[in-house]
Amino acid sequence: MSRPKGKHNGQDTARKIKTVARQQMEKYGTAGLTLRGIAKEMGITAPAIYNYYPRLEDLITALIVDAFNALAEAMHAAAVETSHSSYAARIQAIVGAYRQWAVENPVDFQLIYGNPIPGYSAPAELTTPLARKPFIELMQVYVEAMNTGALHIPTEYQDLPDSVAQYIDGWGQRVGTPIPAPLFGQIISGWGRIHGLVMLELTHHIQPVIGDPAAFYSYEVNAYLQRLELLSPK
Amino acid sequence: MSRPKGKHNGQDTARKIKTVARQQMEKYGTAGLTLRGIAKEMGITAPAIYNYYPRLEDLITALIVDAFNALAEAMHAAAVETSHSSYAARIQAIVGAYRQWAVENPVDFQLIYGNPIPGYSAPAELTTPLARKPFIELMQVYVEAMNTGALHIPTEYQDLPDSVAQYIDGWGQRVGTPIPAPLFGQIISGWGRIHGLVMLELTHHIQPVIGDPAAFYSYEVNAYLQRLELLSPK
DNA sequence: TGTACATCAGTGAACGCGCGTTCACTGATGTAC
DNA sequence: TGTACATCAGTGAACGCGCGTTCACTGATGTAC
Repeated sequence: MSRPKGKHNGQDTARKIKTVARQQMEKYGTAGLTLRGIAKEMGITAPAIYNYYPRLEDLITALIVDAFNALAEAMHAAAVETSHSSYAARIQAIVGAYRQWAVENPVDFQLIYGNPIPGYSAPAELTTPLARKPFIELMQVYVEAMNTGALHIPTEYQDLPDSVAQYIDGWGQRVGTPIPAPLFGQIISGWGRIHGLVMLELTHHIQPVIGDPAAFYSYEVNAYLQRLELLSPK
Repeated sequence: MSRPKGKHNGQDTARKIKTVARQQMEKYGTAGLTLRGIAKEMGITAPAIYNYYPRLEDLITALIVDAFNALAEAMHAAAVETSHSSYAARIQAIVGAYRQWAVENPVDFQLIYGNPIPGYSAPAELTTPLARKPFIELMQVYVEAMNTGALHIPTEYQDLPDSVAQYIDGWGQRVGTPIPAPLFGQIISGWGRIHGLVMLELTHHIQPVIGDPAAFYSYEVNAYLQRLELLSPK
């Protein structure tokens, strides 16, 4: 807690570098990130950055870790805010936060889910747990909804392939309670749906087709929740 | 038809350049494409490429146009092959081709649906019609299935938002027959679902979660078709 | 209060590299007579 | 059949540029006595 007083605080600068790096990526794309560009924007020289990140790679890794945590945090906040609401409201809030965060931080979302940066690949042992994090809480809501009898799995999702089913146990352990196979299939379907819409929105492919991605996203989520009988048709 | 005989054929070289460019992108990512890299791989010098593509940008544009056409062609071929099959089989074949082509040509798929290449943006008036192309045929199948009474729109997709509904007319014209609003919503939902699963597969995010992306894809498509009553539960 | 020393963020020059692009050219091939 | 000319894909040198990274350094700040 005792940090050097008047003296410059290194943590601030490290954070500033990351902030400017994100701005640079917004301008020039994730692959357009350069140390010299960041330095110029900050009014310092490029070698100064080496005091904080020994290699460009380390900076990118830090940005990716931040992105994963920020997405998880956004979804967690939505879960907390609605923890006393209906299952439908909780799921709407959490998956709504997924899109909202992506739209507000498109570069960070691309850092997680987009094209890899040439010559760089994030260490998998670092990213895999981070990638799982935001979904554990969501799965808990589903399982709870099913156990209380509020959620009904529709017939069309009954027959999860065996090759997929063997991955359920690991998730059951992480979530803290077993997950029935059809529910697992239904949850991954939900992930695919929201992810597809978000990606099509971020790459500007869906706007010319439907015009209003936000409205369609709500419509899709509502349809999904209706099918699980967590939401009634209007 | 009368091309110079013994003389070198420029079209072959132009095609070879694109082929090598694709290989380079596979190796180094879409952003890692360089004229010098292509030239080196081909055993020629970089300036020679200028005889075929006056700028690097033109080469990339050519690659993108090729990618759009190849995806459309793959989906069209699937449609033709199954044109006398059931509606379910036809839709399975077309959306199956979407994933199949993406998995076999990940770089080209990223060129269409992925992160933009830094400093380059494809001319929209060129890409928009190309982007629509593969879906027109698919929509025709849906509309036909609905008009014959084979397809039933589930209740949860009834209320398409107004802001989205106004985009339907344009599609109705392209497809050649009016599209009911709930069917339109259902179709876009289907696009989002398959696109999400494909993107998660290409970026290696879904393998650690479900293990077998191909099996899950079929499961999801079947669930979708069952819900439309185009396929019965086993 | 004053002096000597340690710390360390940031500087500026330099490195080697690969990039897109230009330019005058070469040399093999095809064409006209 | 032989010669002169036109065509044009490809060459090799050169350009200016921005990149990541290294290195010895400076100079402000904090610390010890």
